[in-house]
Amino acid sequence: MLKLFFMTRSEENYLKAIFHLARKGNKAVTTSAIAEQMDTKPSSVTDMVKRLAEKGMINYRKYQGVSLTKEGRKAALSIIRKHRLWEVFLVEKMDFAWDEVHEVAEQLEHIKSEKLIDQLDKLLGFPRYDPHGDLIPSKDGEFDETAKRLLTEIPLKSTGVCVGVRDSSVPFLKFLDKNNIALGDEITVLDKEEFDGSLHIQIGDRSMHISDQIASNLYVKLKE
Amino acid sequence: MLKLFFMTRSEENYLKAIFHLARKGNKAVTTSAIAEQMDTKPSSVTDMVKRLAEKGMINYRKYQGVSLTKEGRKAALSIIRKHRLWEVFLVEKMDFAWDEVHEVAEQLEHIKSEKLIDQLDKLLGFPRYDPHGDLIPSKDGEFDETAKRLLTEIPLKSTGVCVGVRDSSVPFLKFLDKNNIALGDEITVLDKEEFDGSLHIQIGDRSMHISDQIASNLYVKLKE
DNA sequence: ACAAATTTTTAGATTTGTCTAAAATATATT
DNA sequence: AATATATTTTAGACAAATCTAAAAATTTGT
Ligand SMILES: [Mn+2]
Ligand SMILES: [Mn+2]
Ligand SMILES: [Mn+2]
Ligand SMILES: [Mn+2]
Repeated sequence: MLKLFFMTRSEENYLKAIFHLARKGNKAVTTSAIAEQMDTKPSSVTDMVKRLAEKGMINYRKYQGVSLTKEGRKAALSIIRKHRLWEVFLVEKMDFAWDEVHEVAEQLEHIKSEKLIDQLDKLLGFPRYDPHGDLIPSKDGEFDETAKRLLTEIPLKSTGVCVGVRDSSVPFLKFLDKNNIALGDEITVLDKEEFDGSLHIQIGDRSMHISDQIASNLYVKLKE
Repeated sequence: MLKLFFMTRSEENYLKAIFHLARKGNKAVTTSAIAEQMDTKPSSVTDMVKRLAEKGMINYRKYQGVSLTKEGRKAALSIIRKHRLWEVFLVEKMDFAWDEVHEVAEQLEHIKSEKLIDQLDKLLGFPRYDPHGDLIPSKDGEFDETAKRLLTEIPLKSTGVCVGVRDSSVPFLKFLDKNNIALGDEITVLDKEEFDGSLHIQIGDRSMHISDQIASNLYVKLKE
């Protein structure tokens, strides 16, 4: 039997923080790590993790740190989905710059209305990535960050391993060979030209400039 | 010297309630009236009005009820402006019905971002009325509900006194005469046809059906 | 004008979310 | 293995926002 608890804004923020901390490093998330992430005191964290454990959102054993339960993960992904959809909205519809959206999205992510989020998703054309290139969890909690994606879709400064091509025509493959771009190569996106979407990339020890046409036909998997 | 206090969500809701209560009946707003409006206890109201008085948002004297100060009125209008702009957004951009928007707007009105509201206003084309026909306060706190407005712009079921015409051409005025519509007449909007925007109205003791063309050229002042 | 009824305020308790200081436990060092 | 250090938990306090019950002030009715 599944109980539906109301989650407070604070509880939602803790779940999100725990999710992000658990993503890097597969061990249990420590009290102090949460405290640092939330800019609060370890004693406050202890209080909160007890409440979250009570509600079945996390597994908690004294001195042993915490991990998300199924429901906890689902709740965290739901908040992250809302946060990132709102970020897309702010950039695409409200003329916000990508460095202005986070603070407002931190507020908007707590608005409770399933219909609003569904409509937002639709209005934005069901985007898969937020303005920073981060994957938007799907409505049913799907979240495969390891999936391959186009080089045009990864965040600035991030690095991906080349794992495939979308266009496998002879001219495109010949271009890749001629420019020494091969599967397995590590590519870092250094900068993006607003004007034409072309990318400055670092590939191995050399840097180069490639058109949006090229970048949008290369699949990469994000590193780390 | 003007101090800028942070207003909590609860304080904002109280200010809004006090504003709405003060609008009808020009006496001081009583503790029990606020308690009823906010669905809370009079003792809670007393606690809160002390805080709001402390912050300079209301005038409060024991047993004498409260009234908004300049800053209090400004703060209340700012919340109402946000509420109504979000309601327009939900109906115009998110396919919400006009009876579905209030609950979500109650949440969205507390989002803090001046830029977001400015952009929202722009995206919506600087609307003057919300989906229920209620006036949207302007950014600088202008809010003249007694201003004349077009018959097409007032809420369903509301009554206005006919105070002028937008089109003063001979054919239009002749039409009004022929149909016994005159300045000073009271008109109640009974229903609106979604299809062509035509209105079913009550005028004096008779009811009639007028086209959007007619209605959008008649100015009324809302009664009460 | 005075008693009765109503409204408002106070006093004290509760919940959420936070804090500081001290105690308990776990980890690192010799 | 014992000790020192770091982490975590507990205990107790506090502010915000609410409640109930009782006291105080106002308003109403005769
Ligand atoms: Mn963000
Ligand atoms: Mn983001
Ligand atoms: Mn509303
Ligand atoms: Mn409205």
